[in-house]
Amino acid sequence: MSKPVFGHVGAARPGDLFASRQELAFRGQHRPLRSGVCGTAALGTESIVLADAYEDDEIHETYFWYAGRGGRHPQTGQQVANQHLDARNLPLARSAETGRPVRVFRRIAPSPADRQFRYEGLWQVVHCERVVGRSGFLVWRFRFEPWRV
DNA sequence: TCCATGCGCGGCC
DNA sequence: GGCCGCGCAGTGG
Repeated sequence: MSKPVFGHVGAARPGDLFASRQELAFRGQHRPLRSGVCGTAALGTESIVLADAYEDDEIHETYFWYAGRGGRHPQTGQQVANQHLDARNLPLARSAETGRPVRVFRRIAPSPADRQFRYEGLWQVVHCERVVGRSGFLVWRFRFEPWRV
């Protein structure tokens, strides 16, 4: 892949649906097949996926908290260790500094056993903090608000 | 239940 | 800069 894209990719707009992570990757919307964050420590985050996978996420209408990576049990997904502001969480922290728009996709379930990914449009990271999470471990979380030009 | 696959990063030349 | 190897991962067949 060549240069990163901050903002809409192609004609995709909020509300657009994608069938799978593979399709998101193929369309260049969110390239990693499994990782929830696409970005670099230097430039910040291009896109993220909300998938109800992290217990310390907090979703609201006009803002949401996106939990950092790491410290999870591979099977259960529960936090079993502290998170650190290491290379894998730096892209999100960097976005808080740059204010660049982040593409947000959310995993939804139209019907049981079915799953899709909906484009939630452009958001920006306005704040990051380290808190004690549900399971009692230190986790990082990043506050997203709608992107304003 | 198993395991592929893409990516960022660091080491090396 | 370019190449390579490593470890990780908000999947999914």
